[in-house]
Amino acid sequence: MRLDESLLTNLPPFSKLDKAAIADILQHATTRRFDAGVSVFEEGDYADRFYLLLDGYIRVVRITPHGDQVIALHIPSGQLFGIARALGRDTYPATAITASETLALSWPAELWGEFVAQHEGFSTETYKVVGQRIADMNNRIFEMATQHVEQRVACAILRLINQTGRKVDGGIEINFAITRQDLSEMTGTTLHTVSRLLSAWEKAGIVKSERKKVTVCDPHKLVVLSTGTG
DNA sequence: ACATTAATTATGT
DNA sequence: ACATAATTAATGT
Repeated sequence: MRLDESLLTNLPPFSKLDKAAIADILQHATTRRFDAGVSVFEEGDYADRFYLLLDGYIRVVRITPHGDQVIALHIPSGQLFGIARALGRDTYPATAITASETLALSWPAELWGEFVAQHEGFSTETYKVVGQRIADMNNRIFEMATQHVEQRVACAILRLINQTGRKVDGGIEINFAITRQDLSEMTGTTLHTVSRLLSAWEKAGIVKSERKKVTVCDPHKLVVLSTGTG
């Protein structure tokens, strides 16, 4: 599959590189398309490749010994993922599931060292992305320990519309199919509680919730809920 | 303040 | 028609 290098020049990891460097990087890349809801790699797999998400969304997931899923975070397009090498690992620390139809580039893990050594933008972007995700997960740990369910769900939805939101008439909608179950797995609650919360918020005019779809009409009120007002 | 259980209804292929 | 998703009420910790 042939790829236009102009597709990459505006993406953060490549924005500081010249055409020759990009062409070189592209030569070693593999392009792959994934359907929604399939796994790109699984926790514990040998990390033989690293990825750049061109289009779509990736859901980073871990499975408990009882078989329950916990959604750690979502990755928007333009970001690197599966970068176990950057964390000093040779296996993936979590499972990556596509949250929508997805297009991704990937390279053999052996090239990781070369990339970060030779391309300034590549390494700084890596630090940035890794830092963001640590902060993200850090916040989640704090929320889990201190906030109530309603506040956690509000936070989760706010994060989703910030990172993966799309403006539509009447609000901002989450740009991929998301179920009550998904939201419960992100917030450590049940789909029933999420359903009740969304119903209540819909009556209050804060959100509009349909099947596999959530639109935020009044972000400000959600922020108020997320910080706790009772 | 939440989970669990269970019954019921809606929605997409 | 069938499976999956969502709602709702009742009951439990």
